[in-house]
Order: sequence, then structure tokens, then C-alpha cells
Amino acid sequence: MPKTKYELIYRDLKEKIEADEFPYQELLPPENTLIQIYDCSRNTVRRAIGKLVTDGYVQTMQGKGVRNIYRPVEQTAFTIGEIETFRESALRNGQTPRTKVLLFTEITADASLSKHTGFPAGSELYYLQRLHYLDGKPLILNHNYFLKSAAHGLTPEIATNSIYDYLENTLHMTIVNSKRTMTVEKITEIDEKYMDLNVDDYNCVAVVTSSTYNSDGIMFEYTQSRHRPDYFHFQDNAIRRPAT
Amino acid sequence: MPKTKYELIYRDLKEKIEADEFPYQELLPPENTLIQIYDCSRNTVRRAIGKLVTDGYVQTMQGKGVRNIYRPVEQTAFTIGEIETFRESALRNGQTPRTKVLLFTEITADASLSKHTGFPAGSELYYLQRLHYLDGKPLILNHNYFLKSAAHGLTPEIATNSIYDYLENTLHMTIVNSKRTMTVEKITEIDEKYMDLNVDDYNCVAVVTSSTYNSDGIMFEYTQSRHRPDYFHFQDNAIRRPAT
DNA sequence: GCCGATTTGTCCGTATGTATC
DNA sequence: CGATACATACGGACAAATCGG
Repeated sequence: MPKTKYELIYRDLKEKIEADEFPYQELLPPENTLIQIYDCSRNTVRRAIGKLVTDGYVQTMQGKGVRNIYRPVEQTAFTIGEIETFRESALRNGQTPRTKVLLFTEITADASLSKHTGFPAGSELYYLQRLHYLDGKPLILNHNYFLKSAAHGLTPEIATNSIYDYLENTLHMTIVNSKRTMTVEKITEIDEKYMDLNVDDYNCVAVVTSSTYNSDGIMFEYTQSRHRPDYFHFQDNAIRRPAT
Repeated sequence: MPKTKYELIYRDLKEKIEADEFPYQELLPPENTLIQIYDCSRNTVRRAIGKLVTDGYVQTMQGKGVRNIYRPVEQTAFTIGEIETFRESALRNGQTPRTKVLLFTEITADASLSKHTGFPAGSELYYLQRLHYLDGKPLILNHNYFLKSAAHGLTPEIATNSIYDYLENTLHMTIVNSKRTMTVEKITEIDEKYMDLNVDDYNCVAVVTSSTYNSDGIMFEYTQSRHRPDYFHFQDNAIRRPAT
């Protein structure tokens, strides 16, 4: 539950927009009206509107107003700009997630792995392979590397459920940000085997690699997520900034 | 040139971080110090820092400070969250862009195209196929649909240079936001022919579709960008928000 | 074209809350 | 506990863009 005022306003406006309470392509009430409605300062409504802009729900125009440009989406996929666990995004989309741990080992990073993952050579790591199912279909094959010192006590049971839940709620780690890249790579035999793929059909997978940092500033996770190409679907809302 | 104060501060801090003037993993000067340095209010420095956070340059920690987490990237690719033209991102990365117009026609959207692009049936459109080269290599094949009423006067010459430059500086259109999705699709014969690909090698391309809106709230562009998979590279910085 | 009303954009100063050390 | 530092919130001022008379 959000407890800040601007987040409450943000949620309320977002729900109203989704519920079609503001006509599509029309202007929302001006800031001054919203100030009265929510009994708050101008800064606060502006923060809420700012979030709706980055979400792609509205566009603001100086001198005119704030226009509702929200269109419901068939099937939203993975979010950009926010870290979401597999479980969270599945539930948000009304799908049933399931995770199978294929491999759970402890390794020490050698020079090659260090270069690949960004962990210092000699780091003690957990290395996991996990298969994520959505509504029964195996869609994502994850290679997870976790720093043992930061994620100590990790077990296959935890990995079957939510690792982030363990890190955040049991170890009280604060996860801050994650640098991600998206590329396309050749399929491997492991991909083929576990994701029911056939080289003659698709010979590539979509790969999302992420390096994730906690509030101590240390990178505690390196993950490579290999997605079945026919189900891979990322979304983004981009904003044009006035010419520099 | 940015003319707002917070943007100047943002740029200055960004350049200092890139120039390694703040040690990696260390804290930046606290807000109060920055207020004195830049002779501005707290809100203004906080706006600048907020942009650095979304850029993935720093992380903020309540009670501690603002940590520099910037690492130079080997080869940056396409930005997320901001609309950038092909030319802009190429120049930002120090590469040489070139564009070849393969097809320039005018069509009317029928029911099928309407469903595909989101333009109303009967819309008068420009349909272009353009091939983008980077440092001489054909990497992106674009299928562009522009609303004729919004982009009137478009010519193959303009399309060889920058369409956005024409829209923004000649037609004085204000481009606001763009909804994008990223998927992986099977290669087509056109892809194979123009991007020097071979089905036996890669049989997929990375596809970015975008629907772009101007300040009148109308979607004036639908574009499908088909990227050579071995050069496709998207970047993102995601932020973990406290559990809702 | 001008002027005034409306609306968003930028900026300032201040106060209070909360997390860290 | 106190000092420091970021987070939230308020209120006010002026600028810039839009629109109608």
C-alpha cells in the first residue's frame, strides 16, 4: 500500500483513467482543480501527473492541459524502467507462474566467468538454472549468479518460490537498480531441450541480461534470461524531449 | 542547448561523472553542498539528481547519500525512455549513419492495415521502406507509415535524411511520445535480401514497433523496425520501487 | 494583432518526516 | 541521542504557451 500522498493521487488518477472515467483524447481537470479535489499542493499533483506521463497514460502540453492517451493493451508483458520479479509480472497479467530449479550449485568465479558476469575473480557465487513456466508453458530459461555473501542461505526451495522475496523480506536487502541489455542470440541445446523449441523453427532466443545492485552499491546478481522468441514481448513508452 | 537551470546542473554532473571526477562507488557531494555550488534551490538539484537516477548514473539512499554507479559502456545502443532518431543515436555513439529509401508510396489504409497499424480505415498514408546503415553495414530495415495529413509534403529526399527533422523544424510538429514494443520475429525474404542475412545463420530478427503521437494527440506514425539480430542491442536501467 | 485569462513549466524558500551513522 | 542526508509536502512567484474575445 502506498502511503505517500502523491502516490495515492497517482493511483487514483490511474484507476480512473483505466476505468474510462476521463474520455480518451480529452483533457483531464487542470492542476488547480486537482489541487482542490485532493486537497494538496501543486507540487504533489504534478508529481502524480509526472508518473502518469512516464507510464504513457497522459501527455502534458504547456498552455493547454493534460490529455488522456491511455489505450488498454491486449496483453502486457514485461515492464521497462521498473524491476519486477517473474512472479509479480505474471500475477499482474493474470497468468499462473511456476518455477522449476534445474541446477543449484556453488561456484567460484574464475577469470573467464569474472569477465562475463562482472563479479571480481574469486567471488563465491550461487549458480542456478531455473525454468519459468507461464500457464504451463516453459517460456524463460534463467541463468542466475548470486553473490554468496549477499544472498547467504539461499536454497533450492527458496529458488522455487521467489528469491527476491527472500532477499527483501528475510535478509532485509534493499534492491535498488538493475542495468539491463536486450539482445538476440543463437539458441543452445539447453534452450532447445527445456523450452520445447526446434532449431528448424526458431534458431534464436531473446536474451535479457541484468546486473542488479543493492543499497550497499554492490552488484549481487548477474542474470541471463533466455526467452522463447515467440512469446517474448517487452513494452516501453518513450518521450521526445525538446531539441537540445 | 538546455536553458533550464536543472538541465544545466544535470549535464554538468553527468559530464563530471563520465569524466571520473567523482570516484566510482563513492558518494557525490550532499544536496546542501550542491545547492551552494550551483546557487539554486533544493528542488532544482533534486530534479537534476532524479534524471541521473533514471539514467542509471547514480543511486540515492535516504540517510546516506547519492552514490556514483556509472560504468562506461563498450558500445551503447538505443536508448529507452527517450525518443531518438536513428541519426541522433548513431552520432551519439560516434558512428556514421546512412539511409537508403527502398520504397516510397502513398496508400490508403484498408481494414487489414488499419488493424495492423492502428490507423483508422481509410486513412491516407505514406508508406516507406528504408534501410539504415551504420558504418557501412545494413542493420535496420524500417517499414514506416506516416499519416499524410500530418506529414504532408514528405519526399524521398527528406526520407533519405531525417524525417523527424522535417516534421519538427519545417512542419513545426511537436512530437510527444511513442509507445513501443520489442519482439522477435521470423526473418522475411526482404530482410534476408537487404540486411545480408542467411536463414541458415540467423532465422530471426529483432522487431521494434512504435506508435508515435504528436502534441495534437494524434498518432501520426506507425513504424516497424527490423534489426539484424547480431547487432541488436537495447539498454535499460530499471529501478526497484519499495514493495507496494 | 493585441490583451487577458487559463494552464502548464520552472524555480525558490521552508517545514517536517525518516533513515543512517 | 544528535547530526547528517535524502524524501515528502506546502505555498508562492514568475515564465511560457494556448486560446478566446
